[in-house]
Amino acid sequence: MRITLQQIADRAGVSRGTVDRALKRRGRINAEVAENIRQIAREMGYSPNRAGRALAIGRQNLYLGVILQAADTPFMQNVLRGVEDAGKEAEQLGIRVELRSNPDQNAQKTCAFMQELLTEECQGLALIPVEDPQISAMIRSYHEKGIPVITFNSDLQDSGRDCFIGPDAIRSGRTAAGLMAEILPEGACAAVISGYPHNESHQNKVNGFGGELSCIRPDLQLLPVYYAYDNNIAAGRITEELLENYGDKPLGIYLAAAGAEGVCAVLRECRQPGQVKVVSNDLTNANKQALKEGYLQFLLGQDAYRQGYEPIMQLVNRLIDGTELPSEAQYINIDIKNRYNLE
Amino acid sequence: MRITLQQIADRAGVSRGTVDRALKRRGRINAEVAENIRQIAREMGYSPNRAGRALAIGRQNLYLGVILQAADTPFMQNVLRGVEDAGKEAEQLGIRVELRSNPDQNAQKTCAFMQELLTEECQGLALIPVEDPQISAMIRSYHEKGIPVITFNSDLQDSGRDCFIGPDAIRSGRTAAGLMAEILPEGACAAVISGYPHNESHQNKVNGFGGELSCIRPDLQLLPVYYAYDNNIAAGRITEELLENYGDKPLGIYLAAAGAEGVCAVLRECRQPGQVKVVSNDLTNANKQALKEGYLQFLLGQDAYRQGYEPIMQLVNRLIDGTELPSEAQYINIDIKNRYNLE
DNA sequence: TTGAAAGCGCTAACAA
DNA sequence: TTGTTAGCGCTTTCAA
Repeated sequence: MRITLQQIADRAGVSRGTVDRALKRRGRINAEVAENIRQIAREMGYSPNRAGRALAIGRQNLYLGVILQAADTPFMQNVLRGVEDAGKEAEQLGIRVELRSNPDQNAQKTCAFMQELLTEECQGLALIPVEDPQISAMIRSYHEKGIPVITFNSDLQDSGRDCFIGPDAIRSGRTAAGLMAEILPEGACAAVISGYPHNESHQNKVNGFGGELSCIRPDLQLLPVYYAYDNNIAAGRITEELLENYGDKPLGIYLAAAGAEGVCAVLRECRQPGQVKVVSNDLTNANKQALKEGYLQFLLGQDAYRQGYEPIMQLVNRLIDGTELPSEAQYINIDIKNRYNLE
Repeated sequence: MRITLQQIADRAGVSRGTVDRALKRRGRINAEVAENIRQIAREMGYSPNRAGRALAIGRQNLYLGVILQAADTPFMQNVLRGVEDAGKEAEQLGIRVELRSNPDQNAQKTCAFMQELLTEECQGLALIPVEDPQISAMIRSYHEKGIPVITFNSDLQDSGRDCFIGPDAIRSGRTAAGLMAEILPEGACAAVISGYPHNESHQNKVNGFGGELSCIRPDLQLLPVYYAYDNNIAAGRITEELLENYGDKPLGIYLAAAGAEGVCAVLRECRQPGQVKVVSNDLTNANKQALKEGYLQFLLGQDAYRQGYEPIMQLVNRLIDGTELPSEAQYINIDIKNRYNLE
């Protein structure tokens, strides 16, 4: 049988309550006695029973808040699935999960949600932030109250959040560059279609891609960056332009943001699969289809499910095991998919 | 607050014990009453509290058995890490995990372990099998006693195991073919270095690779399969031979089994990184190093950690939640790694 | 066939 | 500063 608090108490000649206080460092305890108890616990190899703890703290009616942005994109749907699964696990342990979704990425509304959860005294918050000083200020209020905040999917610098869980955009761009470098022939052109010029994540991918590619394949002609504003039609137009201007050479296109569908629509019209090499982000159904048909060579996934699942579970574990959250960013693995290892 | 057994009992006008019997279908209960209780539970949206259950069943001193083979390879070390982490989680819930490792893949010893765990009445077994009728017979004895058996890493057909968790070798070979097809130029030679001719997993990879590659790149010259018997020196010799015979053409090498280190040692001597295109299995440190240096283009991982972690956790969940195990094979994702998305 | 009660390991409120 | 106790939700044993 595993070691229990009672066994430690017996050995130390004190009561269970005292052992608990010593181990949890809740003050109000004789320092010497406490140290002795901790020593004994260490010797006996004590590690708390998770079920016991979960059951006991369940009386406090604990709950966690989650705030999502723009949950209607295919990517966010997968994030949502992760959130929901983690939520189910939490509820099975008696921890409620309050989910709020913000369709229009509105900072005001996000703030209102945060205020609401704060006044209801939630025990932790996982949120996809929108870039806004109000949000940062709100995160600081959480921090002052000792309520942990995890940003996920995208980070908010200097907001005082406890940790961030999400993609490493620069690395994602570099990974795409590595793929492009392998598949483009000597002297080819490499184009980048990004989303928004001021989106940090998009920009990081672009920089990661361009920086790495020009370094490892100096023979390629790296074209200036295009912006499609996450719009398929715009991406399609850019593709037409690219084909017109550089269609006589081998061509590679890296999509740092949405728009692959638009690109592939144009390629389907006037090119054979694989003639233009395309590397894109986002494991959407349309993209998977294009990958299977050969109009996309590689897809880079960010494991959307895990991005939703992990933050909740970390808050849950903090609550139950009392472990502290990691203080640094935790980057989700970058998945490379070709048509054979999809799913 | 979540619905509890007591609340259902109150509504149904019976005791907690009766509700439990009705929901768990432990017989000895009036059929009508039972149906009524189940109906109420459904209406109230009851779902059991995991912590409560874990705590209660903890009194039975439950334990699970795990049997590993040849745990000294780098791959198995990662599997082991997964097993250990899952074991820790199990122990935190009061479920003991008994781990046995079989260094020399001996069927006799594996059988002895299985017999031992069986007589000690373990509540579930996860094992990496060795191909042997004795093992299959043992699995059947488990089955008769109602003790679930999960094979992992490699399967044992027709043994009556409850489910298999591991890699899909054919798909792994196809994935490698997809990569090779992208990076080899027109008219190149493609070689395959496998491990053992009679190893099913190796053979599946070879078939997946060859079948797919000849289909999507008929212009390539697919060389006959070489066998290196998981030996780096042999793999190196094969590489020398390949360079000698086909060194004037562009060349690609797919490693379906161990030996990449030997291949890279030869390439380091007489070729520039990337001159010969190499796709290999196994995320060993040596392979990662070669990937970074450019002597390997891609590595295919089988998420060794998950292969160890998942089987244990599924047995744990079965014990705690009483859910049945999936009856089919569960394939672990195939990870494509280039030098940028390692880790 | 059912109810009552003990107990799993832990936390927290209250007493001492 | 410490001990005692009730109770979290569930399973299981023993009585009825």
